Amino acid sequence: MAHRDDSVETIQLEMTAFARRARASAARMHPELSLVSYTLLAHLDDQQGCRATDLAAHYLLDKSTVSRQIAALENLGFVERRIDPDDHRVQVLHPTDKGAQVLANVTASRRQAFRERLADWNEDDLDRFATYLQRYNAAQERHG
Amino acid sequence: MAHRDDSVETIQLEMTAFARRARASAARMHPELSLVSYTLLAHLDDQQGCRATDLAAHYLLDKSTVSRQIAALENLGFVERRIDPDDHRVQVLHPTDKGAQVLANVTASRRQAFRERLADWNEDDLDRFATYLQRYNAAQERHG
DNA sequence: CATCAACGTCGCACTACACAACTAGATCTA
DNA sequence: TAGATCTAGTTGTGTAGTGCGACGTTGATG
Repeated sequence: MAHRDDSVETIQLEMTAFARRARASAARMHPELSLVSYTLLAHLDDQQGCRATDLAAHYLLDKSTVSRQIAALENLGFVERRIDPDDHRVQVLHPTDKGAQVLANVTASRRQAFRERLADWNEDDLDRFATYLQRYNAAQERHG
Repeated sequence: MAHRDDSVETIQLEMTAFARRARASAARMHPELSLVSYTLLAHLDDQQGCRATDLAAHYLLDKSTVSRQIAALENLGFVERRIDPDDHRVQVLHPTDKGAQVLANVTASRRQAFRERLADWNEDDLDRFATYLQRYNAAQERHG
């Protein structure tokens, strides 16, 4: 069991080390779109629009937090709200053309940075690493 | 190249997904010791004491941030400062017995949560995952 | 119709963080 | 050795992200 615990310990430490830096790094790379904003905007783009409540549920954020993030994105002209005709309480959120454009730029430059960071990894290792991360995060969603 | 880019994309998304949740999760699990405090205290424990400047350099934090975190840990009685007799500017930071005790508790419960999350992983996968994370974070440190 | 639930916003408080100005101690140089 | 310079750490200030609770609006249910 000793070895297993060592691995678990390392994963814990390295994941938290990553977490500590990700936000700062994202902010440095893209002052115009924070990590959270980027993630929410990407989700809207991916889902072809969704509700604030859905975003909150998906990312385990308080609805007030999402509300403010969306308000900021709207002020920047990156997101637009469309009142749902069937339920006037809900707003369906969509990226604007401008928002989609900025998102594409940020995504490209993020991907480039990651590509450089992972340049000396071979295909198989990359693939396995990606799979492990997905598996890990799926487990986290299940266990909280 | 398509497959390689897919993996890179997945790693990017999953790592940021993790980053988004880690802090909140840590705060929920251990109100008495934030993710940052925990990390700094763990480092002190691991290193048998070190300077604030070392912590800042190691974790890419501003010295003011570390200064305040350490001040908070000292207020809680988890850390003590020992003026370096050779250089009166520097304070060597050490966990107190109480701090070491709390750290041990938090570490144990964090490890337990991780262990549950990773319960259905076999030894080899755990080991490889841990290695990938270390390699990835080392690369991040080099490339910013 | 009355009540309850859901959606979103706002006020408030708190934490984490960076930058810059500052104090105090150490080191280098002329 | 006096003054400039460098280093360690603190403090003031400002910003961003977040949760909680209260609220107004709207839909659903008895």
